[in-house]
Amino acid sequence: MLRNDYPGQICSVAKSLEVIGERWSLLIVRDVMNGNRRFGEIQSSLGVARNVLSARLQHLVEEGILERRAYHENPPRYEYFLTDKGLDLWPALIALLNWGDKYSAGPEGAPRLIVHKECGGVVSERGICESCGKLLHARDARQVAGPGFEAALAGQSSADPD
Amino acid sequence: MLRNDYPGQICSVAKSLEVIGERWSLLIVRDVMNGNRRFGEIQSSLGVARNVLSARLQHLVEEGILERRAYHENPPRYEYFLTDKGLDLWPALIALLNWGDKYSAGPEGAPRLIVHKECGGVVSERGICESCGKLLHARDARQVAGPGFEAALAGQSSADPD
DNA sequence: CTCACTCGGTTGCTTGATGCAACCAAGTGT
DNA sequence: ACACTTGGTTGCATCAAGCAACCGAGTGAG
Repeated sequence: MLRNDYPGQICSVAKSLEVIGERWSLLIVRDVMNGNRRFGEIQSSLGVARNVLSARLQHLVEEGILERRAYHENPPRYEYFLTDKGLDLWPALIALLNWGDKYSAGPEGAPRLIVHKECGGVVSERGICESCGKLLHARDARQVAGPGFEAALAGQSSADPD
Repeated sequence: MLRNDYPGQICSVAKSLEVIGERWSLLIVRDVMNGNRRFGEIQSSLGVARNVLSARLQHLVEEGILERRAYHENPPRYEYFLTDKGLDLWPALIALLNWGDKYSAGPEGAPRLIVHKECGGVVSERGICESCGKLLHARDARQVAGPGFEAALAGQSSADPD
């Protein structure tokens, strides 16, 4: 079997990528962070193939990043929640979000903003609140549509996000 | 052709992953950041297949993350350097490094440390120097072996990093 | 002056991962 | 009774990655 690991790498970046570096994994984590907890929600939000999503969810649960909880007994229906390990991926997501905003966003600005729940300030690079200056964590913030959202929507054909 | 993109995603995280989310891409960036600039150096350091490395380097150059410069004219020999766009991936690498350190490192500690060039302090989460408290960027820091380096080395079979 | 070696790739082949669509099982709604 | 929903699984086709061989232009050793 061809592994998704990076043998011979003595580096925590490589270790991280072995766990969440596969295609879709990080976007699934982001989706769950944004409140999409069910298989169908995640699937339609991401457009990922169902068998792949199934494999990724299972893998993320095994790795202790997600936790699967039944919200209905019979037939079994599940929701996926982030563990602390999963929530700790927030800084990495913020870093990628910032980089994408800086280099891939249109002139209108970022399609999505992260705001500090407590003070409403925009969360900037490194997950620091621009308004109150606090160093934030996953639970301190939430995502909202940004100034470039409409433009990004218009720029897509046959896209149906959310 | 099967793209490496995430169609329909109005999100800068997805945009970033379209650019640097492919297997090996981020590790190549990290390698160049650590001073491995030549094809052969990167190839032997990472153990990536040569055709894949070739494709990734070309892609990273096209995306403006790396810059290819000739260091010898005839026969042409090249080195790869990070552009500002590439250097701006540093916070994302730091975030992944920290996450890996926290959840994948052995009891001995992190295999690699990032230290602030100026004051020698260890760079912690979010790229902040533990010693002087400054918010750092790629050029302010360098990588050194950490306390868990030997243990991680011993834990690998036939690994030959660096 | 020739032969081996280096460097930075490219080419061909094989195998693994991904996408797509169909199917399934146990409810629920009409 | 029949379609629909949910959370998947299975089969098949295609794409990407790994491996090894090859290549072209120098360079160094004898």
